[in-house]
Parts: sequence; C-alpha cells; structure tokens
Amino acid sequence: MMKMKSGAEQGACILAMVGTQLADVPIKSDAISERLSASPSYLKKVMRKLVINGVINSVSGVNGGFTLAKDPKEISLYDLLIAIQGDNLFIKFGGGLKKVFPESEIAATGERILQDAFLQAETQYLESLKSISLHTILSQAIGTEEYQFVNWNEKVNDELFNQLQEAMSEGEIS
Amino acid sequence: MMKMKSGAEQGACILAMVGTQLADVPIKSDAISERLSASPSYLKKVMRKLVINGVINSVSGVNGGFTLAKDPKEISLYDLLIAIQGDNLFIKFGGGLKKVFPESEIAATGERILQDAFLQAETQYLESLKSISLHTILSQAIGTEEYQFVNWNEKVNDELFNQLQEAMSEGEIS
DNA sequence: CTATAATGGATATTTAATATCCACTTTGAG
DNA sequence: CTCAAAGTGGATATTAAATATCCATTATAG
Repeated sequence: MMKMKSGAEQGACILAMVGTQLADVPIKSDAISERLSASPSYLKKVMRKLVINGVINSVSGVNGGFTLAKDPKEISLYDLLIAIQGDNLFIKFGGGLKKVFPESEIAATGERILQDAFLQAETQYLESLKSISLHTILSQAIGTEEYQFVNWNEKVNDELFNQLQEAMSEGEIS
Repeated sequence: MMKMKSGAEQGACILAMVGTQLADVPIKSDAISERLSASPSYLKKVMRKLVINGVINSVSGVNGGFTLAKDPKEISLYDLLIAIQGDNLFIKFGGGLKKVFPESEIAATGERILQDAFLQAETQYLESLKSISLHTILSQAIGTEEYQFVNWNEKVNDELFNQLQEAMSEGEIS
C-alpha cells in the first residue's frame, strides 16, 4: 500500500473530506482510506488523533463515522499539526552541552539560551499557522462558502467538481 | 556508543567546541567525538556538512583539523540548522489533495494555499533563528568576549571552567 | 617517505513512522 | 435481543530514515 509522505498531509486530506462532507451524514473512515488509497487501519489511528485533540467527532456503530467537532472557521492548520504531530514536531535540545562544559554553569546557561531561541522560533511557526483556517482553505479552493455538499460514503462523481469549477469561473469571483 | 538525540544538538556542541578552540590551533574531530562520546566516523560526517555549508573550515593532514569559517557573530542558529538538517526540516506537502479532488483546479488551489501557509511559517521560524549568533551564545554562557581560550586537542582541566565562572560572578556582569 | 587527519563510498544497525491484525466496544436496525 | 456496521485499542510487523561502522583514499606537515 502506498505510503503518504507525511502524517500532516494525510491529516489535511482527511480534513478536506470531513470538511466537505454533508453536514448531517458522518463520513466513514473506510470511505477516506479508499479515496486516499491509504492503509485503512493506520488511517483510523490518524483520525483518532484528530478526535482526541477535538478537531473531529466520532460515532461508533451503524450510521457512525466522523464529523467536524467545530466550525471550520475555528479549525486551523495549527490544530491540524498539533493533533497529528504532537510535540514531535521540532528540534529538542537535551543536555548535550554538559559534556562540553561539565560541572559549570556554562552548559546550563548555554542550553537555556538555545532552548529559548528555539522555543521562540517554534512559537512563531505555530502562530503563523493559526491564521489559516479550514474554512479559508475550502472556500478558496472550491470557490463557494457552501462546500459541505459531498457524500463521500457513496460513489462520487468527480465530474461534479469540474462543473462546479466552471460555474465559479463564470459567476462570482472567489 | 551513545546516540545523540538530534543532529542539531550535536551540531551545537560541535560549534561550542570549535568556537572556544584557540584561534590558531585547528581542533581535531577525534577530540570532539571523544568529549561528546559520539561515534567518531559519524561525527566526521556531521562536521563535513558544516564544512560544505561554509560554517567551519577543514584542513587535512598533520596539524589539520577544523576552524570556524566566519566570525562567530556571523554564524547563527539558522546556519547551523540549515547545514545539519538541510531541507528535511519541515513538513512537505506533495500532491495528496489530487486524490480527493482529481482533475479539477480545486486540488491545485488547495495545495497552493497549504504550501504558502507552511512556507510562511517556516520562514518565520528560520528568520527567528537568524537573530541568535554563536557569539551571543558563547559570550553569554561563558561570560566573556574572549572565549577562544581552550585547546580541546589536549587534556582539558574542567576545573578551569569553574574558576572562570567564579571570576565572572565577582568581576563583570555578562 | 611517513604519520596524521579529513574525505567518501559502501554497508550495517538502530529508531521512528507507517502498516497490519485481531479482539473489543458502541450503536442502530430489525 | 441479536446482528451487522463502525470506531477503539493493543500487540506486532514492516519500512524508511537517521545513525553508526568500516575501510580505502586524499591531503598535509615534517
């Protein structure tokens, strides 16, 4: 089975599907993994991360599946990334400098400076991602504010997307 | 042999040693790997990355070793990270969305938005790291501007660092 | 010429990410 | 109440990437 380059990209695709799914019909994980040609069991674990982090909701059983847990305007790339990657995202500095300068304050001071610097950088990174919401991405890409119009659980006619695109390029400017 | 958590931390330790080495005596890679209790051959490859990226210089042969390629004020954490990690640092988005919305512009537009957003975030991250120089870290941690005073190729008396610390805490404020 | 140190390629090992399998729980329908 | 469909969770397997080793080569000083 083909491997996704990164869990984050997979997460983005998941949100694209959950976010465009008809609001009252939960999307099944199998529908997503099929479309992404991704490992069904692993994809479920990825989706679970999104559930645990409050990005999507899940319901078990017949008619079960996944829905967005919040308004798409309240779901940012920050939320996506934190949910998928947790704190495994960035460089972590341990106590390496202690080997260079043992038993003096030099190592401790140095590490503090390093940690502050990277924390600062990480904060900038994450803050930047907070400004892009799922709503922004979907409405811009699809060209309409009513993007919850697909039932991915059924066979999807991909031509529909083309028609939509054409209609948009004539009518309104997104 | 103990493994370093991350190449970046190892790189920081390397720069700490090269940066405090007596200016006219190149430091040998074996002196560094011994002190860091790191794999000598792998550490050489890490150092090679720093050489290739213009952070340090190398000389082969007897009396050979490594020296800083630039003024410590001109070496930033950005330089370190780029040298060590290259472009493997961040999330990369491939063409995953094309599976969700095939053959329409939706995927292309979506990916462009995502890529822009992450590029923006990465830029913020890296720019932030540019503001911290090796000079800043060493002078702050050690407490003096004359930090190129160690010959790591010889047996180092670690007590010296403690004495230095004490002298600093009496005399000047760093 | 020789000893020392960095370089580079091929390969091995280890770790983390990805994937699979299966037993379990939850839910709605009949 | 039972059954089938769907998510959950744990144990484990596979794969890819990072780390490590080995060894032959090149560069340099004496």
